[in-house]
Amino acid sequence: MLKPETPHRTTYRHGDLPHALLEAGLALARDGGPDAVVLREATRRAGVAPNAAYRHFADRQALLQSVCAAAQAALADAIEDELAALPPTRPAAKRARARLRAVGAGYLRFAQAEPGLFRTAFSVSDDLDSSTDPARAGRGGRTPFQLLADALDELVDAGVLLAARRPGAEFLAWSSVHGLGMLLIDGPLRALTREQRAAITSRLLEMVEQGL
Amino acid sequence: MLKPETPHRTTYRHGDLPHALLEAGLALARDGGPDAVVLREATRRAGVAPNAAYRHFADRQALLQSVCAAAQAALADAIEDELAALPPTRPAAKRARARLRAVGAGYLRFAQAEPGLFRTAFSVSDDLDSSTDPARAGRGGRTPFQLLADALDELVDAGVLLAARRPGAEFLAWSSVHGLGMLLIDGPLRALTREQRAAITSRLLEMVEQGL
DNA sequence: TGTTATTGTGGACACTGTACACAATGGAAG
DNA sequence: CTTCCATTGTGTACAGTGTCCACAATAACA
Repeated sequence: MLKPETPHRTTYRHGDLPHALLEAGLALARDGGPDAVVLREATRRAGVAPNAAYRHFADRQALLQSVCAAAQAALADAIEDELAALPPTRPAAKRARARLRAVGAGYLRFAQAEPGLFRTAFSVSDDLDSSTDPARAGRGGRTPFQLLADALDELVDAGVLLAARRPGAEFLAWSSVHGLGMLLIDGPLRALTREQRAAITSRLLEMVEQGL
Repeated sequence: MLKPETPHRTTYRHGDLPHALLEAGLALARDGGPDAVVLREATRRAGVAPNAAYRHFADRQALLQSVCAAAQAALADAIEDELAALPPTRPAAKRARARLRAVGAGYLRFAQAEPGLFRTAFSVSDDLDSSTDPARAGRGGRTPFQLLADALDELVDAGVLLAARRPGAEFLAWSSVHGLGMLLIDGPLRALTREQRAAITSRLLEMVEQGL
């Protein structure tokens, strides 16, 4: 019995092939990054002929784009988790600062916990519109970029950040945190111990907070 | 005449195939990024059979690694150019600050002028050792990372940066600048005008300087 | 001059993305 | 309930890729 083993279906129709392909693509991205998102392997895992994918995705790039959006949603979830775990804090200023830090910390935690998904999330060139695409939003309905923007708005409301310095601030913060993520997962900082990572993460977030 | 046109050689030996392959790989990376560095196309451009490459590179990954090193060297050159263009400045503190800015500015200028090479330069996962690999050094014999480290050392010498804050500072600075580079070349900031880019670059470098 | 290590060639295989024609099916129209 | 058709999955095919193997041409050395 060298036939396709378990994932054999009895009906001609698959039922929910788009979803199955997306899920398979996500699994491939999880260990292997964007390059590992391969059409034929995804269809194989879905128990379907290679060309079946073309009924639901224009081409490999289209599948990758969906996987990318799902990865961004997962990142948003990670950030929301970090925010939710925050203890209630009294002075609004302190609270706003803690929330900004949490966004950065959640971002970096996700990068290290799911490097494959993380790299996939930023593998397709996107423009300003796509950073607010609902497909990239997490449970709370906000994309990673929007969560960051929210945190910065709170900083302004709390009087910590000058309103004049608010425009564009998300790009400064994002740059720093994203850059560190890259260094940590496949740059020269890969070999650091957990403590060293935590230390440098903390310093970077401090730098951002101070330098905004 | 549908034969291979011009790049036909008369001798059996090529002469300097490793170099020719590297050069072809660099051209491919320049427009197309790391994924465009394709063995067969490189050999085609060198006017040689596909398998000839295996006499000089273990596999595609090995060629890509060489291309990556060359791209880092080009980045180092760009940074050195920026440093060389700096007017002589009197107070050592001011001078050191200007030089750190120049490192960041050269980095970002290169990212935008040669996005393909830039992405290729950071496409292979590297560890701490490889960031000082002489193959990645520019004309002055220093890698991009070393040029950054030098600038930070000058800041300490000039009394601008506390020696206690020096260790690890290159990672903070690099994170921010590299992250912005990614945003500018295939992130949401791609569509910005030249002025907007300059403005955000300036703000980011300011943030780094202040927050180190 | 003859031997040998180096370098390039030719053919082959397994994989990929993708196009085209075809088959099975489920749901709507009669 | 039957008929028809748009939707969805299949089969075959082609070009392109990385890589392996056996072989051929050559340069350098004995």
